Amino acid sequence: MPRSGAEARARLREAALDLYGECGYDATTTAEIAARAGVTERTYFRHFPDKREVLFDGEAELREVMTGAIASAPGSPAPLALVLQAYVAAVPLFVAGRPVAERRAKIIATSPALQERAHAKRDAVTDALIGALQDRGIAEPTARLAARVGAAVFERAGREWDGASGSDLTALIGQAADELRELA
Amino acid sequence: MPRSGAEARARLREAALDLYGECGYDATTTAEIAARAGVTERTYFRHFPDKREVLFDGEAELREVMTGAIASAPGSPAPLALVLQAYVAAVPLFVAGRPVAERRAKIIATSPALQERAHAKRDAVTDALIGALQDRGIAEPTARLAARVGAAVFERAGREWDGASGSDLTALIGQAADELRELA
DNA sequence: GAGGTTGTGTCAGTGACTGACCTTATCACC
DNA sequence: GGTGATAAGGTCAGTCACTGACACAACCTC
Repeated sequence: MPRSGAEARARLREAALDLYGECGYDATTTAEIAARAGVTERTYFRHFPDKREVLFDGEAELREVMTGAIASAPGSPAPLALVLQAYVAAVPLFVAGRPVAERRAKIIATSPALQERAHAKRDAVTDALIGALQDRGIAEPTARLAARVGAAVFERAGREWDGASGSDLTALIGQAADELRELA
Repeated sequence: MPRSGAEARARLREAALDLYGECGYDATTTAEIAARAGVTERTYFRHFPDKREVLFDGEAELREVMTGAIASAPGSPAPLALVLQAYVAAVPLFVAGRPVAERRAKIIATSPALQERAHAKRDAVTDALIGALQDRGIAEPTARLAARVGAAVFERAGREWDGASGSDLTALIGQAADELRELA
């Protein structure tokens, strides 16, 4: 009964978010997630490679937006400026995904295994940015340093944003960049 | 037959390094590692919490050296300078561990699961540095930004060092710090 | 040498994940 | 309107990482 594939996938995502939230990550099994989504455990593993990945769906979109921003930036900005522009370009995605992101963050905070995956995902984004910078002719080591530093700046802004719900993430990124200049 | 506990642990480390290197990470089972080390699989899991952790033993020492360096640094250096001093203090450890580190790096490169763990370990070190900075009265957000940026600088230096085997890691850290100032 | 502590063996079990093979809905094209 | 091809799912059987409970042996202390 292949309705569309995407439907089952979405149901699995919701089911996992619910169950992980209600019963905890360790206490829920992949079979339970599948059951709540109305499919088999095997089908779960056709959509997601492991038990954690359900929580990190949609990260590809983020990567595309950010690398696209770097590729299409006008002029020839400095490497770090390019990276920060990429994060600014992604702000709408962060704003849109905020409600889900909060539930997810609470769950992730309860499990080291999930924190590990979250770190890996952030690093994957950073690696994509490095690639995009290189495509603009920036040498690998410089690109890597800029992308990592940019990630640090964004993390600093993002934490501030999480604390103050009414604030403007774009402005916070600018502030964090100022702080970086003070540090260096 | 409890010889000392530490002996079995060391044998397990070597056995894992050998088997992961020869047969690949995925293809070797924890039972095989235990067998080569002359113990039971159960004993393996008494020494290491999971299949990956054997490769990351001794990371606690690194953390202690680095946080110690921050705690005992004279004067009142800027946050980023403190972080870089911590990495410089750890240079002897990196030099001493280089042969094993190379074998380990090759293995890690073959498995996403291991890369994930490696990232997590680096982040754990960074978090420890953040704590040490806070103990010196530096505010959390500043400490976090400085630690992350410092990690980025060190990564840049470390990659250079991996490439040129005869170079001086301490000097490379200084150069990377200069590059950061250019970027920001 | 009695008794606690520590490291290990044994056993049984759970749950994440995989490969192989088979059904069924859906769509394209005749 | 039948007829394949294809994509999504189900079923089954199996492997392996990891855990809890219990028993035993070596060591240390007094």
